[in-house]
Amino acid sequence: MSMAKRKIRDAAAQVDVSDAVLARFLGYHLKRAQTVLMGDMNGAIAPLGLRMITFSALAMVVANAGLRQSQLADALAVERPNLVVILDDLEERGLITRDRVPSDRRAYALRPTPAGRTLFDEATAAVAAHEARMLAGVSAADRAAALRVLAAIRHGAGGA
Amino acid sequence: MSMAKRKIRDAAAQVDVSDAVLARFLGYHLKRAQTVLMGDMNGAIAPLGLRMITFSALAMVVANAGLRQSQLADALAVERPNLVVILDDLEERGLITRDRVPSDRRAYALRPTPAGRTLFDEATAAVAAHEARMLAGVSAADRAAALRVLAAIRHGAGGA
DNA sequence: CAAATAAGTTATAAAGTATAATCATTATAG
DNA sequence: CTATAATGATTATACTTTATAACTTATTTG
Repeated sequence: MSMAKRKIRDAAAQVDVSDAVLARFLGYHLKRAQTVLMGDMNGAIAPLGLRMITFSALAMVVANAGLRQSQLADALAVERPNLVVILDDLEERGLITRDRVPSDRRAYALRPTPAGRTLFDEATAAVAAHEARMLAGVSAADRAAALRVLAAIRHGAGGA
Repeated sequence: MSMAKRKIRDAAAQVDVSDAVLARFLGYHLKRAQTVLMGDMNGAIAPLGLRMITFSALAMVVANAGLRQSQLADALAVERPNLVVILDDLEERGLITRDRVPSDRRAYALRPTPAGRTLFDEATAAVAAHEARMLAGVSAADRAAALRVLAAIRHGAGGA
């Protein structure tokens, strides 16, 4: 069987596939982009021993020193029990401390260590560089518009 | 203890929390928006017995009748083994059929049933209505810009 | 024709996310 | 003031999603 004939037969046997039926939905693009970005970003900070969720937690502790676990869980939309293991990791690696709050001895105040601040700086640079690479071909105006749209989705779910 | 005093003490005990440190990253907004949209969307089509992934699979079969499982898995970026159970569900409910391909008897050609097409129409309307609600306050220009950004992320990951 | 490859499946594991129950402590109602 | 309710953190656990390995059957290739 000739190469030409084989190609024709293969073409007949396999339908051309398009995701146009889904591409009309922003939610579809959102999910696909999120998967790609998250995977790629995790790769970018893996050398620092971080994942996106651990980086987020560390960043929030650096920027909001003294906050409590429940506040952090709320801010990141992570269930409290799941945050515990994330903070265990950061604490064991000497990046943050859990300090008992004198005025409420149930609570822990989370604070970064010097090592935590240093790693945060490195990771922030890595994440920023990675995003810059991913958005290289995108105009600042489009980037700003995308931010507005994402914020609207995040805050307006089920609204009106 | 007076109300005023209590508030002062509480304010001292609990730090104000802001996620500004993360808000500079588009990836953060992307993840938050995706979580919200996905959850809300799943709620919108749950009455039809669908989730986003099963709706996506059904839609692709309707729009690309005759495609094979491996093509569908590639198109949706789902691992082949995971697609099997999704299609099992759709097939058992009489929404699609798996037809042996005569020219390649390893493969199945996926086709929608009339019931599948009907459910697809209903679900598409529900999803479209839901997205319209979520994006009510967003201009068409912003929506288009967001689409461009998401497409760039999806296709340009790690690129140059 | 034998060996390598591909389609689909099964089984399983790893990761992410959610729920219930518990302990210690603080706040509130009577 | 004390009994009760509520909160912060934790443990244990379950559920969902996603990924990997191995297998069967069929096709392709050397």
